[in-house]
Amino acid sequence: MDRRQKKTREAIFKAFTVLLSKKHYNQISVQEIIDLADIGRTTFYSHFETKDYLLKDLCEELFGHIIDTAMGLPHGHYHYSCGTAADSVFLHLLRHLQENDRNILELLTSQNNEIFLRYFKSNLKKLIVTQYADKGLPDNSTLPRDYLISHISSSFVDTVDWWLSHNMKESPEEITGYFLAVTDPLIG
Amino acid sequence: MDRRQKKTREAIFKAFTVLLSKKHYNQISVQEIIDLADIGRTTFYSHFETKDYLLKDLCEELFGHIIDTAMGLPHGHYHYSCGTAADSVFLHLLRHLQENDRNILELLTSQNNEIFLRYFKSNLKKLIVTQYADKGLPDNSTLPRDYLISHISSSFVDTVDWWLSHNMKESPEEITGYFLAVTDPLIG
DNA sequence: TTGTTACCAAACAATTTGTTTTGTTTCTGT
DNA sequence: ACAGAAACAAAACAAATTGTTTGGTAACAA
Repeated sequence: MDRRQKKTREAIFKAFTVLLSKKHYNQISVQEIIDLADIGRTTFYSHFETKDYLLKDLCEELFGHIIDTAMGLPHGHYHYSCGTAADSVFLHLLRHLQENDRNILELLTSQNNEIFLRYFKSNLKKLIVTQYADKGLPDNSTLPRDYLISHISSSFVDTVDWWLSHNMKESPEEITGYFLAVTDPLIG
Repeated sequence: MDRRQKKTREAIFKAFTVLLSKKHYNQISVQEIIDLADIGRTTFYSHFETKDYLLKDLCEELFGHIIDTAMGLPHGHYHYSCGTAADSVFLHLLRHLQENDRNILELLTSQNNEIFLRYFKSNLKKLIVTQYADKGLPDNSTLPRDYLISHISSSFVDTVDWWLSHNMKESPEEITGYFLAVTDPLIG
């Protein structure tokens, strides 16, 4: 990719991230992003059709990376019953979050956290589906498969949200323990 | 309250609801609401400071009522282990939703459902806290109390979301069964 | 009936949005 | 190094939105 394109794209993402950590998405105008990124008006619109698409692209960069690396992990070792929490993909995700790649923590704890947690959940579902794909589906005769997957995803995202709202006082291992405590009985 | 005030307030809520069922909140302008409600510009702003406050008031009307009636219910009978799902406050909430009071279903299934589910969850937390208050807190030595409450709330909201996304094919009783199946083991 | 309150229409300045136009700078391939 | 292509910028643009003000009308309540 052209060095210039990359530079402006990064400048826009950076400015947008700074603004998102300070005020609500709805209150951010394209003009502000342009001013903070210090680029021409025309340039912005040649990169992103609307503010919504900018958000979408940012989220894909943020979560795409996290989920992709987790996808590469060995599957089927995320049960208490299969050993310890140390094997969990979920533990891996929490550690990744803790590294604060691309200031993702500032976004997840801002007043815009709903937006990002939502994206997080939708990407997480795909990850969980592939994890289950190898292992076979969770054998719970009374509950629909997609209901279970949705439940596990939203439980994990809620766990992350709770953790962040407590300033990540606990270790990723502890949090993984909490999460498995509420979900493992279902799929063991 | 003045008959005129009530009328315009209702007209604004009605217009807003119609718009919310068709397009995204961010894409709705105050002007559109004014036009559809067929009121004067000044009138709108004398009722609601901003679009955000309008949303807030609408949500309070929608969920305040639902939660309040649930608050009045007898507590502590929502375990499988304490009997059947028939006693559950959660079953009551689902039945209430099914009645589609104030077209709440159209809002919960629109592209704005995140917004309303979020409000739903925050109100639900209060309800669950009071439910537990009588019964004593869920006795789970390893998990923090507020983590459990958050988990139960988000699980229920996620259950509702899943139900709605399946066009409410299942009965409220079945759905309550699903929900208790994933949460009851934790608090029994 | 009289005073108060809610409403409405019209106009307003300020801001935002997305596009166009006209150049300038930077990259790329030969 | 040179020429064409691509990215960028500055300025101007119409159109729409926002929130407020002004002046006047209709409905309510005592």
